[in-house]
Amino acid sequence: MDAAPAIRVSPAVLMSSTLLDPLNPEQLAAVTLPQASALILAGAGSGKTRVLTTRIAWLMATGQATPRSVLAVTFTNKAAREMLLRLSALTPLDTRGMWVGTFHGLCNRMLRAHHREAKLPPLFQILDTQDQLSLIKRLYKAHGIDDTRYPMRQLQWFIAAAKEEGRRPSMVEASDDFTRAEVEHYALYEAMCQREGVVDFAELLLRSYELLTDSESLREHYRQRFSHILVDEFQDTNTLQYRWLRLLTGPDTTVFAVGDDDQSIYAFRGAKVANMQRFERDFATVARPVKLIRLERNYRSHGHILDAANALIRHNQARLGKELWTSEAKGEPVRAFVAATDADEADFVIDAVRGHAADGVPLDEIALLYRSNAQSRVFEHALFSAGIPYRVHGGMRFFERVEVKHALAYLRLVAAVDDDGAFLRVVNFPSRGIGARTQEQVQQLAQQRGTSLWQATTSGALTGKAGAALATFRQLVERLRGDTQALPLPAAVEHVIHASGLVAHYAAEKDGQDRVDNLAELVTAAEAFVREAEFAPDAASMVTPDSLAAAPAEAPVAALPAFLAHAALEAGDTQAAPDKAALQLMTVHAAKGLEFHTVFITGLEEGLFPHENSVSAADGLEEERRLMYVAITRARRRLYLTLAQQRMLHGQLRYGVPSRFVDELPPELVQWLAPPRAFATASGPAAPPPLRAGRAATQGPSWRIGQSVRHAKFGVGVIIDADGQGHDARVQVNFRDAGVKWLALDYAKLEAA
DNA sequence: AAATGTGGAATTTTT
DNA sequence: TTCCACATTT
Repeated sequence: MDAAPAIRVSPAVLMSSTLLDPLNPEQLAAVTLPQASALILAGAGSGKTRVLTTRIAWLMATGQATPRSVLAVTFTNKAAREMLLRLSALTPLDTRGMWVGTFHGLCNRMLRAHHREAKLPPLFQILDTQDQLSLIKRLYKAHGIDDTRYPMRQLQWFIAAAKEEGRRPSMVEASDDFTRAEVEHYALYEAMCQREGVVDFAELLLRSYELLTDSESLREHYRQRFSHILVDEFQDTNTLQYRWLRLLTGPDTTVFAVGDDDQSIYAFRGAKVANMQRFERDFATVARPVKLIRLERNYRSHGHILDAANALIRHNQARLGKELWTSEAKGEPVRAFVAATDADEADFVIDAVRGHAADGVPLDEIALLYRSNAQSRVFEHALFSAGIPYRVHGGMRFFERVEVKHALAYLRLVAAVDDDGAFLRVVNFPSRGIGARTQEQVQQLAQQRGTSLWQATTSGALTGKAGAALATFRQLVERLRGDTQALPLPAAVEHVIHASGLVAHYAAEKDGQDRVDNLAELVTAAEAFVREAEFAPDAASMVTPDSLAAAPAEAPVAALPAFLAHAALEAGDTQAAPDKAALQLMTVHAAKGLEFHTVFITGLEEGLFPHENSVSAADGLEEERRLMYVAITRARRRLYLTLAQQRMLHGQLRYGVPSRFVDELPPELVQWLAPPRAFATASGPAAPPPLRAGRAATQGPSWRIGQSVRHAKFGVGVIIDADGQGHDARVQVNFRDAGVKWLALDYAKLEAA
């Protein structure tokens, strides 16, 4: 216990030590805070990872903590790896024994160690979102649930939302029939997961939370052990994660939470910024109030970029308050461009990228950001034609690919034959004559007898051709199991992808080479996993935290389940690292945490960014504005804002209004490369054709699609569609603030704007 | 069991 | 438009 730690190194020595030297006064204050919980408001580019890691190193250097007593939690595996990496450079101490990981990873670890108390089988499997959906699909089939009345995705969302609020089915309040039905489905889902010994992502957290709630001894054990808890990206914690942290916090625990309320962009996934406000209250003790430190000095961007970011975010009401500053030069102005069409927007960006690349900015230091994935298409098309290498982030990740999923399913069966999800995935892949009919018979049999699908096939109740085919499959799995028993993990994976017939299957397919490559890559991933496990058994190991001696690499039986958990918890990167520098394309969400020399924020039109679905949602607009804030603060030196007057959206031509976020920037910071709001000009190259003669021409001015108009109540907007003739003539207007409305020209007093 | 057709939906997504 | 899931063919 570290209740009254002895400080072994004098502050004077520390001040001059290399550990604290690179810190500014606020960072230093944060790193060297005395025993008390603290909330560090760390702005974008303010060195929060440095503070977090140096804090841990300092705690250990001063004897206030040992590796064993530190728990550091992040949201992404990447962040956890980064922290561990930087930590090993800062401290001579062995970082093993330290718990550093994602919420999910740490909960998984805790549940593996105490699976009995958590009422889970020792080899419980983790379902990713895909697996979860296919389980729900089976659930619907088994119980005859109508998926048109109760869309599966909606149930998936419902379950995750309930669990993230810490609610089991019995705890969900249902005031209407629909919700009552969903709760019922939730209960059935839970029973099914429990029967099959699988847990979804949210379940990892909830189980771990309940474990700590129910077992006083375990709670006390972990409270005593972890005297220092550090949390990264605190603004992204959800209700359950917050409560989990509170449970782990005993009277002698100090929590060091680092976050930025202005960068909270995951409320739609259950993240609660309010946790930051609550923190001050909930984590204070009588003796030690929560310390609050702001890190506002930015080391990333030039002045104009920060000025733009500050000005934008000031439009938000719900803030803890913070203003970034830098000692760097003001730099270039923010450049803005209005393109006629989405294709023109792409051309503009490509021209600029070419120019900057020629000036020596590396391509991978240039990012093209957009609000939604669909927007990448136009850019990809243009970049392809222009021959500029690019990389799109997002989309299918390594462990999510079908071929990898299939291989993992075989491995899951090798680890535990009763895994129904894995069974169904590969029982007939590659096809071996076990069709839908046979599979249904097996499922029926399993349901009747209350067994797993695998058990059902061993009953011998299925005879004839179907029975024989099933027997072949069983033998295959049993053989895989026997063959791999004594093999090290990578060799076992190698064996399974071949002996299962997967490699042969894809090799015979005409476009299967990529898939064969990915299967080979899975072997590489297993090798990397084993290496990592040897290097830092703590990070990957699934054995009990206090008996780490058994290195998974040397024990294949233990390595496989660990690898499977790893595959579920770490979905892997989108693509292998490109061998040459490439322009970076991604959503703004995906850009969080990254930085680039030059950033293009594209599609800055009302309805796109801010997204139309967000404008009506409670606090939706503020979240969109934070998203824009995140986008702006990605840029170090150069920032472009672009938009298109018209673009194809859902196969239809849409006319956009410039995003309010552009207007919210101080005009003096923005240099327009084309006239701002050129939307009203009748002669521009993008001016759409006038409406058909006689349509609305008799009613005062002649209206055109694409024309800017003003309405007494709704404000300014752009005509995006028209309909009817004479006194029935109506126009559809996309108002900047009021959204899309149909207006009868006879009644609505529109004027050109 | 693959190939082709059809209807509906179409933010963001660290785990 | 384009992607997807599902249903119908071949």
